Amino acid sequence: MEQGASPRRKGPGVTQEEVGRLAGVSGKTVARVIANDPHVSEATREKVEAAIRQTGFRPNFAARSLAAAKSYLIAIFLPDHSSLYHADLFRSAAAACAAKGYHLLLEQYEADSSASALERYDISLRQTRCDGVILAPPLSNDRQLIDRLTADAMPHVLIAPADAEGRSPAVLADESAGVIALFDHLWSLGHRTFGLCTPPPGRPYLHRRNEIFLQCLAGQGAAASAVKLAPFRWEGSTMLSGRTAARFLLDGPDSPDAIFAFNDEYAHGVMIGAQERGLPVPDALSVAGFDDGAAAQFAWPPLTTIRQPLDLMAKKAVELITEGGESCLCAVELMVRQSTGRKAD
Amino acid sequence: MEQGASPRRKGPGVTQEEVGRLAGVSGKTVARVIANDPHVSEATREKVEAAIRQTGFRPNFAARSLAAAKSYLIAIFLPDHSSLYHADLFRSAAAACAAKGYHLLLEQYEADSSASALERYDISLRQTRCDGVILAPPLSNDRQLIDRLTADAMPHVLIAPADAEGRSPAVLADESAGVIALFDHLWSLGHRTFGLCTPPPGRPYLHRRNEIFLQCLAGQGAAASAVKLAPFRWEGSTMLSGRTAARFLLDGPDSPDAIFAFNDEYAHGVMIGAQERGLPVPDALSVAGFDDGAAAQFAWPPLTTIRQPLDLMAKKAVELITEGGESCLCAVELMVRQSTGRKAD
DNA sequence: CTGAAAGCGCTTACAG
DNA sequence: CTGAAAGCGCTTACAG
Repeated sequence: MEQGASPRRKGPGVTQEEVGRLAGVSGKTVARVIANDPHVSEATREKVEAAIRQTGFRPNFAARSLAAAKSYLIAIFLPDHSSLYHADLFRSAAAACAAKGYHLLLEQYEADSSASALERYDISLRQTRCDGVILAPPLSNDRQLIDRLTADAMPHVLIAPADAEGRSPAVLADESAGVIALFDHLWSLGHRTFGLCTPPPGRPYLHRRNEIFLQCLAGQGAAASAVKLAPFRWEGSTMLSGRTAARFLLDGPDSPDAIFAFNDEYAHGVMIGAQERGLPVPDALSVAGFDDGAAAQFAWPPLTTIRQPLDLMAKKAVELITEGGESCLCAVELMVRQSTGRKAD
Repeated sequence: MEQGASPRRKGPGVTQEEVGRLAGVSGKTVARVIANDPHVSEATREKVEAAIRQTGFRPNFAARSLAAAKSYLIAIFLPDHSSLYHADLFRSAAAACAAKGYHLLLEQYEADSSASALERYDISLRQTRCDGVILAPPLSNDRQLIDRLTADAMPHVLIAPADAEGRSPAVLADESAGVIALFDHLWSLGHRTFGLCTPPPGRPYLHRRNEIFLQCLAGQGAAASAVKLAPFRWEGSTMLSGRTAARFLLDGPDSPDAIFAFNDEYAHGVMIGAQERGLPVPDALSVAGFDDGAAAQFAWPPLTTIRQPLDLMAKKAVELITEGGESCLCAVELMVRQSTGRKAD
């Protein structure tokens, strides 16, 4: 016989107030228990916790967001071209979010359309008032989007931007160290002539990998003829483009001892191209990639590459948003597998 | 000189009320314009729209969720093992969500721990009161989790469950038709002996693919000796396990004409195993997979497989949650590529 | 250590 | 066609 019952439909959930009533305290005290506020007596805490267990109470996310002006939501953009690099990143970011009571929002955009991510932000993401946005490559180099987020006072973190000059906090992998380690590895195996691949346009962070490799080569006093560069030609997929690059590099008398591809998918294509030419990897040719993404696992033989600690980087990115802090640099690791070997005599 | 200004911090956003004031109407009218309510005069609508543009107003997500008891959030679980199958699904689901004004929430769980997804739901997802949950394989077969969602009155959709007997709405791919198409393709190429691979335990939907293949074979009146079955042995990755299966199948005098692997990653491993044995694909052996996932693109030669329309399926799943409706069956497509060929004489 | 009040910015009925 | 009132379930100050 409830009088004055609310005319509004009540959701299935229990409220703070109801839990409090059950425990003989106010709703506010329930909130304090949940927030782990130390200013609660042990006896009260136990009563409240029992009531929470009994009712299965979970605070209402929307109400909390509204009152606290905090969404507990972190967004990340997903390009429409599948990429295991991104899938790995999401997995780690989602885990890091969960550990901090946040949730990860996925926003899809068209990688081919330069305005798409910005548009998605304006139309869709902005109104969520999420607490931050994580930008993975290639978006972490999208000046327009970054400026927009900055103007909107929307916290954001850049994963592996090509240059960390900007004032946006960034999580970087020590790519230089990675390329150097890879070069040293190849050099120590006796290789003296190298093939490099031109990355797609608009990917400065990939170009940088090549530049560092060339600096290493120069550091050894190698002649310019020690390196052969394949032009970029898009064949419909990264792998097929790598295959074409390999054909270019392996044709002619100046075929190199080893090929360094700027990422794993490209390296995979390079290996296929080499094997089609009848060159077994690594016996006739060493091939190395970069990222240690899924392509490194799919490739055969297993690919020597540089492991980016994506799980750590995603975790760091989430932390930078939830707790603030400085940009940071994460160590990479050389993964020596079977695609590189000693130069045949 | 605002008197009685709110003591509470105001977010950076503009409110409905403020937009209304600018347009000379009430906040409620602004809401009506945004909801595309037809009961608004054209003149008012234009004034309001101008004010919205001018202020860059976006409704506050949390306030909307709280008032409407609707979160505009759809959740999907992500296993901690990277899988392009899932990455593809998310991409499509996120796009479908965006098209309907919803957002996609990613919840990571540990695929190896049977309780992990349930736990993630209880601890984290439940309080978001999202409007629905999408369960992809293998979770779409997790009876415990499904029962829990049902008990919680949490709307959910199963993607490709092994059996669609339950009362949960499901989006199915017509896998039987796919296996049949694949069998017919191999049979028409002249292959008469076949290798099959035992899927990992606890994946009834993968076992079913083999069963249907065997039924096709029986339908042709083939003898039991026409098929050789590799046992399941986990080698640390799907691909390596497939490679081991291939070795088993190709050793001995009863080596088959063609191998049907229950999914693409396995098929990729099978091709590697075959090529290592000196058997060129497809000249000496035809190999076919299932899913047309990323592994099909990484494989070499390009893999003949069955394409599951994941984009359509994800879209359907989102629709079932936002608009309700019946379970549905999506057509699959045979993708003939270079891993299958006519039986050598 | 605990509670009553006010408010977050919307939506849902209900009036006019 | 448009508006004023009440309420969604929390949190934030402020009292006690």
